[in-house]
Amino acid sequence: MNITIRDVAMRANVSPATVSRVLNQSKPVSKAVREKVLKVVEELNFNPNAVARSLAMKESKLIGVLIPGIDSVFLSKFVNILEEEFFKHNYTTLLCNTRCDDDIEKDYLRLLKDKYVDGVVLMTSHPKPHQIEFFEQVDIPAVFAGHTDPTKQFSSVNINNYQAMYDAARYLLENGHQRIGLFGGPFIYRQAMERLSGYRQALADYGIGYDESLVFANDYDIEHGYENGMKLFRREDKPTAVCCVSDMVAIGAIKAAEEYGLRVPEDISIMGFDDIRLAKAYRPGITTIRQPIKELSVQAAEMLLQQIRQKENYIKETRVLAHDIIVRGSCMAVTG
Amino acid sequence: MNITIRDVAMRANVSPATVSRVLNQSKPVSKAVREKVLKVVEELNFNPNAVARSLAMKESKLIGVLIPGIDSVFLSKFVNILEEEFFKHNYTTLLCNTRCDDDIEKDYLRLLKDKYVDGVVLMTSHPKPHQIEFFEQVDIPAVFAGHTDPTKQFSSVNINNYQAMYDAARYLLENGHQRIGLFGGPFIYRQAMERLSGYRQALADYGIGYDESLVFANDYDIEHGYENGMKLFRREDKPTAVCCVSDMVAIGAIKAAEEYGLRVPEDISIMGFDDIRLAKAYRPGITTIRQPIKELSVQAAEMLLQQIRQKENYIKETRVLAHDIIVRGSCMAVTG
DNA sequence: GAACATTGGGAAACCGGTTTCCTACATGTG
DNA sequence: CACATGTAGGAAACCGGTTTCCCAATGTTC
Repeated sequence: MNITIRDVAMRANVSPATVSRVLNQSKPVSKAVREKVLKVVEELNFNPNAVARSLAMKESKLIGVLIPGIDSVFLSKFVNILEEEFFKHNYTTLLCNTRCDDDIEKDYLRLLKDKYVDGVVLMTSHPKPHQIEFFEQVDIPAVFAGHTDPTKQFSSVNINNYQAMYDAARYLLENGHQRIGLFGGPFIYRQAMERLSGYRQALADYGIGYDESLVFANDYDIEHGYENGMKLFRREDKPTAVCCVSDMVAIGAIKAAEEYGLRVPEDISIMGFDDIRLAKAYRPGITTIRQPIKELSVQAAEMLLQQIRQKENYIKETRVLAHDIIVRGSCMAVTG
Repeated sequence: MNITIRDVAMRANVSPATVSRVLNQSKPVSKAVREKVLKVVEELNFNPNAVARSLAMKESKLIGVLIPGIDSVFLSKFVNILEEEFFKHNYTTLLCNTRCDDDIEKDYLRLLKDKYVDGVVLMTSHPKPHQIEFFEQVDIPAVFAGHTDPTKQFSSVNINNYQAMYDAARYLLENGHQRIGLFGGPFIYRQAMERLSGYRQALADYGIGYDESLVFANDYDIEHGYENGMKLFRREDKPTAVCCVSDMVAIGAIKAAEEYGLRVPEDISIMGFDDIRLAKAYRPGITTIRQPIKELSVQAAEMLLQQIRQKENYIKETRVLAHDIIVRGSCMAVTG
């Protein structure tokens, strides 16, 4: 039914081995034979079966991307670029949403191994025991993106989350804010934890005590920003500013503030994180910490591809890219 | 290096065939033997090699998802749910961003075939010649989502785009608007074309002539909404309302309106499409046409899985789901 | 107790590529 | 001219599963 390499070989009066060698240039073949083979390949419109090839070569041209969920403005943008980079190099992207569930993540890792994936990009928190164990025994190239591995067992690209949130808080402090909340991510994520540390250190450096009641830890989406805001902004002792773990959280928080009749930024300053496209379009524009998202994903792809090519000769790297503070309209100095 | 079915067979003193039969329950095996095999499988932590299995069975447990790009709030949500449904049924999702490029799409289709994917979900416009040709010769289950196939050669799930945009326009007309713009999608998409028709028909039904200068055709993202708005809203003869092809376009349009000092909805009504989460959180809340996104994706997955199970016995279906109009604050009646 | 059906399980072929190993021939060298 | 060296290309093994085909052992029926 389907055309195989043997069909081509037969028709060209050569052996399958020769056809394979012509197509992969894995061994020199005389010009005459090569041309004959290529002609037949053309005539029959032969495409080698990728599965058979995978089996023989123990590689699949498949790359697994593990993320909590593609349903996030930041991550979908990230994966979009990853996919493009991989496609350019003839790799196809397997989308693996872990839903922050370690069991699903384990299932996916095993499955990826069984499918001979050539590499994995992980955006699912920091190296966890099961990840380390897995990669110890299977030797599949892996890169962490958006999460730094302090043990240096894995390559990673990331910004300095500690410093980034430190800078966010400092910006507010320098603008006279004394009471600053944090709508952080779940602290089981190292990333969220690092940002929390940055926030705390900034407060400490400006001589302000840490008030746990101003700190929330939950998901990076708009709903949680809203919920947190609804809880915090009705309080008497509400802060004059809030650092958010994502722009979407910031937007949710703004929405909540407005429901209580608070004006942003006059009555409360709201700071975002990521600098998604919407941060610019929103009113007020969201003052935010920009992550170099395109750079992050391009470099993650590049590191992984290099690791695939070089295998055991590859030297693991930890890359840290620069973040920026983008000043827009959602924050202002405390007056009076 | 890796454990194979032959290792298991050896250790359990049976043939590989028996191990296969135990694991797949493809033929009865005595209780004693089965238990022995399972014990060894357990001991050696044996996982059958998915690639070898694919080769033998001509199936891969892989499903290709073709979309213009994952970098869209609507599509990423859609794919998120798809992936979840497929994962539940042991299928893994291959992400194929076509970037609206037919050549990339063709490449991906060929690649999917070579990888023995078990099915394909297409969100890339209506059946095009190359798609029809492809599926005629390869016989891979396929479902179109968000795009209806009028030729009925493919299964599809969709809303009635014509009616949806008709309803959007009618809502504005009933609220007294006489001059209504359209920020539509590229009309090479059947979907965008259908929406344009609905818009035109509504105008016609209310006795209003079609003014091409009020109609824009470009991408579904925030930037294009903004650009269109910047062009249109500075004109003397600007409309009192605009129908947008997505909520993001609406948000971009609102931004543009505000830059010209126009208040939404007092000076101009802006209508969205999709009802993404942000539509609710935005201020003003976006009045929009809700697509039942979860239903769409769940049903797309369901139809595809059924088609995979039933193969030639499967009867193609065209499902049309209901849309809704969600009234929020971005539109109001014309006064005076 | 003979004839037959049923069932468990092994050997080997198969899926469709790649690669090793080997042979036959052409070329270079003393 | 004899011999070493290099090279093109074929046969067959291999990747790791599944499945067909077959045989032996057991159960059933008259």
